[in-house]
Formats: sequence, structure tokens, C-alpha cells
Amino acid sequence: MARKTKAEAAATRETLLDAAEDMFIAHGVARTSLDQIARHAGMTRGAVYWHFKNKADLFQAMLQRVRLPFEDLVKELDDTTLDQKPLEAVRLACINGFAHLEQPRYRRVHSILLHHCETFGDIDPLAMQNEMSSETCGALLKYFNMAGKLGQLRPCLAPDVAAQIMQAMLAGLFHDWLRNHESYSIRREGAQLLDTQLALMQRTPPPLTYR
Amino acid sequence: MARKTKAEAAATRETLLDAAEDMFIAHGVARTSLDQIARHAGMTRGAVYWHFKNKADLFQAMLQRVRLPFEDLVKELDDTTLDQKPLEAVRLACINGFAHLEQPRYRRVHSILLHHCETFGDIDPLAMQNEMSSETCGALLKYFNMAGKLGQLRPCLAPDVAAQIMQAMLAGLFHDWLRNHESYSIRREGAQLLDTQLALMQRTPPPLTYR
DNA sequence: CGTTATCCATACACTTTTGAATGTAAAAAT
DNA sequence: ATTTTTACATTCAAAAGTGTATGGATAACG
Repeated sequence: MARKTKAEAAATRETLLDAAEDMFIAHGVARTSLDQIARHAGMTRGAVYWHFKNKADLFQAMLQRVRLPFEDLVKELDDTTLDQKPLEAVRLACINGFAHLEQPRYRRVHSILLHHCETFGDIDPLAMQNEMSSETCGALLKYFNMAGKLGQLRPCLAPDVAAQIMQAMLAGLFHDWLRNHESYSIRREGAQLLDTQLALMQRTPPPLTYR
Repeated sequence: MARKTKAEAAATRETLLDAAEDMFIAHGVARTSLDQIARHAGMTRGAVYWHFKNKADLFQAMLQRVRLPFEDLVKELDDTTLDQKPLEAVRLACINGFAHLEQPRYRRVHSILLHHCETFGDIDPLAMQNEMSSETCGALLKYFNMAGKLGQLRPCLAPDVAAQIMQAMLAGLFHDWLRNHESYSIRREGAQLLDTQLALMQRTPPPLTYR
């Protein structure tokens, strides 16, 4: 086989990861062999074993293309006036997250992580989910604590419970949407649920139209 | 091998299913072979292939031991005074569901279904999750509609949105707890989140202690 | 009491997948 | 210009898993 240039080699690596996503979504991680991935990318297993140590290594490389921690979603907003409006910061960060998730690559990889793989090799998707979950909940707690101190939460609502509720709702919505993303848009549905929930939580809910 | 009595044969069948749960939890469905299941049950693959057609058949048999639709959780309450208190019906049904889930077998099988298996054979866990989800959401919608008609919901809260929010929160809580059930009790945490959420949703929230 | 169907172990053939070894033509380094 | 890596394809050996066929002891049945 003729040697490729550095750029070409990097491109084939990406091609392999794309093919892996395809196959993982279609048949699950465990049920797709490295040969199937290579064939779907128009190559052979030689290419796979050149770029990746094994299946787990390829899987990890695939995940590293889509990291998005909650705090980064907040930072992307870059709005200093949000310091006095923590609930609005949460809202915008979530909406920003929804927008990210509608990008095919993000959606697909997260779908694989949550719904199309189980523990294998040295990688544990459940541990990753726990990390994501606790990190999100911690960030939410920070903002709800601020909201509590600023008197923007309803008095009957403890900040930590608010954070847990919001975390659970987002996770549930996330899971549900990933299971059938073609049936609705998470930007629209998510925004509606999010706005309603935040309206229920804050001290003086603005008049939301019942429709 | 000597033939067993009918009762003994039925017992070995249960033993095999128990062993399958163990191995599925420990190593995932795809990564456990029928031989590993048989050995863990103190038998050989002959027993497995006698009682089940193949791995998918065994998997389905395992699932059939734990069905619990939301409507059944309501029926188990058997309280006719609940007709005028739909939100209380939802609350009790959820709490009843939490109690069910703390039974080891229920918890383990649902954990397998949600976190330790991917599509294989002719069974599709995602389709099952969609069924569970839509069924739960439909039941919730029924009760929130009643609550709406009875004027027990806050005016800014549309019943269908309320059902979706509640469904998402329950699903998220469910997923999170199944990932680390040893770190907290879903009966306690679930009840707290549930009560708070329902208090936020109903028209005249009772004074909840901030603590 | 004799026959048969059951319950499970054992053995065998087959497929799938993996990891490593080898080959090779061209890009890069010297 | 020569040498050395690189970027794969091809081939090979080994392991693991599956489904089936067969055997054997005995419970169940008439």
C-alpha cells in the first residue's frame, strides 16, 4: 500500500471514527467488529490497528471529539450581566446545550454513550455518565444557591432540591430525546419544559400564556 | 444426567435466570456468554439450551419477571377517594413505584435494561424504554388533565407540559439512581423531589419547610 | 411394571473476531 | 539520492462463542 501524506492520514483517521459512529448507532458497540468499521470506511482492519490500539482505544478517541461540560456552556455565553440573574444563566446555558446536541456528531456520540454501549475493556460508560451528572448537578447547585441568596427562588424551594430536580428533568429529557430525536426538536420542547420549570421555581413567575 | 422432577427443573430455570442477572450486571449482556451463565449457576450450556432457545429468549424470560406498568401502580393503591385528588394519586403511585424498584430483582433487571445492554437479536431495549416512557407519560397526562379540570394546577401550567416535566424528572431520577443505588435511597430522595415538584405545580402549595 | 418423555451433560462442527506478523510503496528525513 | 519511516493491506494463528447432535439416567405416565 502506498504511503499517504500526513494530512491524508489524519483524514482517514477521522473517516474511521465517522464510520465507527455509523456502525455503533446502527448495530451497537458490542455487535460491530473492527472489520465492519473498516469496511464501512472503505478500508481494512490494518488501518484501524494502525491508528488505534484496539476497539476501546478507538471508542475513547470517538468520545474525545464531543466533550461539553456544563460550565463551558455557561462560559460560551460570555454575558457579565448574568451575575445578578443566575436562573437566566441556567436557562441560557441549557438552551446553549440543546443547540449543541442538535449537531449530528454530538447527538450521535451521546446516543452511543447512553444507549448503544455497555461496559467493555477498560472504559465504563456508567462512570462517565456519573461524572457528567455530578458535574452538571454541582454547577446547577452553584447557580441555584446564588438565586436563593438573591431571593429569586420561591421560599418553599431549597436550592439543593431545586438543583436535583432540574438535573433530573434535564437528564430525563436528554435520554428521551436521544431515543427518538427525529420525532421532535429538543430546542423547542426543551425550551418549553425548561421555561415552565424555571417559572414554577422562581419567586414571582411571569404570566405564562396557557394557550 | 439424571432426569429431575418438574419442581426441580423449574428451580434450575430460575437459578439460570438469577445467574444471568448476576453476570449481566457484572459484565454487560453482550460480554457474557451462555457458558459463563451456566457455569455461574453450577451447570453447563446444555441446561441453558434446554430451557431457552437462545440468549435473546433467555433475556426476554428475565424481563418477564419484573413488568410494572404505571397504571398497575395506581391500581395497587385501591383508594376510591383519590378520584378527586389526581395529584395525590400520582404521588402515591410514584412512591409505590419507588418501593417496587428497591426490591433487588426489579432494580437489577431495570438496571440491565437501561444500562447494561444494547440492541441484540430481535429484542430492542430502546423500543421497550420508549414504550415505558410513552405509557407513563400518557398515564400522567390523564391525571394532570383531571387536575387541570379540577382547578388544582397553577394557572400558568398546561397539563401536558406538566406531564412531560414530571415524566422527564422521574426518568432522570430513575436513571441516576440505577447508576448508583448504593449511594442513596430512591424512596427518600425520590419522595423529596416528588413532593417538592408537586408542591410547585399545584395551585395552592402547602407551606413546605425550608429546613 | 414397562415404556416414554424429560432434564441435563458432553462432544463436535462451524463461524466470528481478535491480535500480531509480514509485505510494500511512497512520503519524509538525511 | 539514498535511507528510513510511515500508512496502510494482506495473511495467519489462536481463541471464543454458538448451535446441534448425542448419550444417559430417571421421573412421569399408562
